[in-house]
Amino acid sequence: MKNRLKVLRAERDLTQAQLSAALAVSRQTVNAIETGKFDPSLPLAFRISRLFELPIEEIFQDGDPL
Amino acid sequence: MKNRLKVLRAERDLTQAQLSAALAVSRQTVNAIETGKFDPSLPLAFRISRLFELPIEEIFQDGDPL
DNA sequence: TCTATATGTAAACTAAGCTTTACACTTTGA
DNA sequence: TCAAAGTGTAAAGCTTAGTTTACATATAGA
Repeated sequence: MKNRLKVLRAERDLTQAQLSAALAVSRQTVNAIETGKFDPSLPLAFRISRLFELPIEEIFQDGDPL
Repeated sequence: MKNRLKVLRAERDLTQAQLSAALAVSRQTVNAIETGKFDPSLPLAFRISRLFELPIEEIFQDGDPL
């Protein structure tokens, strides 16, 4: 699953540390999501969506064939 | 996190077994999500969203204060 | 009545999300 | 030049998502 987190964060001029604080997760979690190590949980995806004021579908793109 | 899965499934007259097959998960997973035992992963939420042709936000409602 | 279908739940397990601590590397600025 | 800030990554551990197997219960239909 791809995501636009890094770009959205850059647009708002936030560091990973600032974003992680705003999302109440560790910096490593933000980094791991940005670098594609894993996908956020659904609750975290909602928090990201609210923070950036964008629907989940505009932040995360599912390349799932199913 | 609340969801409208049970209602959406009923509207389409699907059994938990049929829905789980369509989503490629076990019936227990569908049941657990419907009964609020846990939230789906983001990839699974996308599959549910596509199957019901509804945005994730219209299926899952986040009651997260954060 | 007896059988099949649908649902709920439980235990034991694996896999994924997320944490803390820690370290390496690069870039920026005093 | 050297310290601070930003980023990437790794290990170990905990929590949550999802699995298989299995059983209990309810309802519908022949």
